[in-house]
Amino acid sequence: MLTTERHSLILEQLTKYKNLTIKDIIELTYASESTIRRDLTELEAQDKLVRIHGGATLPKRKLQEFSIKEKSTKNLHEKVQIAQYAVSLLNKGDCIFLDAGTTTMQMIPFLKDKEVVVVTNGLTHVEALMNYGIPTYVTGGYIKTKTGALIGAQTIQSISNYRFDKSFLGVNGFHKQFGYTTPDPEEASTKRQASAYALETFMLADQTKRNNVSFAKIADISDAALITCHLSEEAYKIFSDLTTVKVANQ
Amino acid sequence: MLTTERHSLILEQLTKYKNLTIKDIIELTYASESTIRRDLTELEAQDKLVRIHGGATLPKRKLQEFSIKEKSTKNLHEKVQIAQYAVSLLNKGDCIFLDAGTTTMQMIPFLKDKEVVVVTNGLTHVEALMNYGIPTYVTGGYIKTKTGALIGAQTIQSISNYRFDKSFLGVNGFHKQFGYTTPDPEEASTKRQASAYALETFMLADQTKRNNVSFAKIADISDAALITCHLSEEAYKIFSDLTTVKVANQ
DNA sequence: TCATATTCGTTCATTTTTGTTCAAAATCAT
DNA sequence: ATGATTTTGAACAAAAATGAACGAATATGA
Repeated sequence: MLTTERHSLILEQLTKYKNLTIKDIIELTYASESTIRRDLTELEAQDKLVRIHGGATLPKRKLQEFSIKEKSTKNLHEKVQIAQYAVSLLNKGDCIFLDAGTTTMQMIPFLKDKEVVVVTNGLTHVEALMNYGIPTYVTGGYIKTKTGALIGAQTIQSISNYRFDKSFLGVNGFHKQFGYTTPDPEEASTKRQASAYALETFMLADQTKRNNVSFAKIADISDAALITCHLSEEAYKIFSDLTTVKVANQ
Repeated sequence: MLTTERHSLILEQLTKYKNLTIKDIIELTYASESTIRRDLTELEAQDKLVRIHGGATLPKRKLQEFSIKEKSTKNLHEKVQIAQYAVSLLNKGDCIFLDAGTTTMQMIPFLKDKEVVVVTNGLTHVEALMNYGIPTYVTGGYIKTKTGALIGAQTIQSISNYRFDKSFLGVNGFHKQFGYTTPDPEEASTKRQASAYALETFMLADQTKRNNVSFAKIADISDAALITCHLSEEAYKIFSDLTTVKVANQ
């Protein structure tokens, strides 16, 4: 069977059943597991499907993308720990900036008793904040449909209208030399601005982000405090030389 | 069974029965208790459900509640007519402001083919606009929890960063002498600003709003075009002396 | 209030899935 | 046919998901 035949067969069955296991596909094509894996990798690169643990599924189009947050909540437990620790740093009456993203999202349930005022650029956060009855301001801006984050010049301008006691930002990587980074330059600018208008900035990152370097730089390590999890003693030494490092639940 | 399959199965059943016990889910999925617990934890982190002792239930979604309320709203048919008529006034490529509120909400389904860019201060509108794939900007501001509308100084400032071809505003009353009015002065200011930054302004109001006078004045009748429904000939004469009046579907 | 029964979160071992490497087979160009 | 390139399948270590066990927390009913 030709490679392209396999590919179209996979996609055909996928549109029919919405998701397939690797085993399904093996039975379907009589190819080996390795080959199927390669197929899936390739088809995913072409945006024709999305790989999931155990198989593949159809990519989410416009619909639902936003309301159903498809971000698989990986390292959830760590994120919750980090979030909880971050909240413990708050004082009554603080005005804070809450960045869009899954880690900062986990802070919201703990905010209830803190009597803070929140400014956020995450549309996904808005609903949760409302449900907890937390006074909330939204930055303006263009909606990035993939993540429900507000970005662009308007967002940056909006932020400049506030002053924050503390900013809590999510990052995609932190690295001794290359600093805090994130894939989207637009988001990086937004984060930078939120940091500039805050007395203190906290970068939230689980351990998988260590030594990651993404495309767009947000700031140097020394420009913000780092809140993370499970840092080796060696790594702790490296980063705490440069900035305040808080390790949530050791 | 794939993890995502289980997840969507759980959510599907949950929307059907409003709440489920862990046992229900085990019978449904043939997975172990541990696995189900993990699923629930993850789905809760994504705000898709709320865990309760013994199972899970649907989260209370304020924004969604608003949307549902809007659907069961009064004079829906009139509002749809008015909205549809309003959309018919649009040209390809127009940049428009869409005010928060039930009547303007009805415009969204018809916008799909118009290739417009939308700026809105209604959080309830955002999800709908995204679902229809319409490029959307959100104004900044404070969230009025009752209605999901953005208001306040930041909203007004946000609006000044745009220029609209057309603004579509909802009003609570229109009156020959007292003009267009709405109960909340903050919202009135927002509407006034949206009108000021638009080449043309359209006030959308069903017939029950005629001769209503609310607390806060938005503008004089002559300051904006009026789109309404079922106007008596006498009333039509009165208002069309002052401004452009469009009667949707007579 | 207390005792009992569920349910919950956590930990750990097991199973499954994944990415990578490497050699064999197939395909291609000359 | 020969050598070069690509595709394939197998092996294996790393990562992720799963299920069972168990003490802690919570609900239930007397």
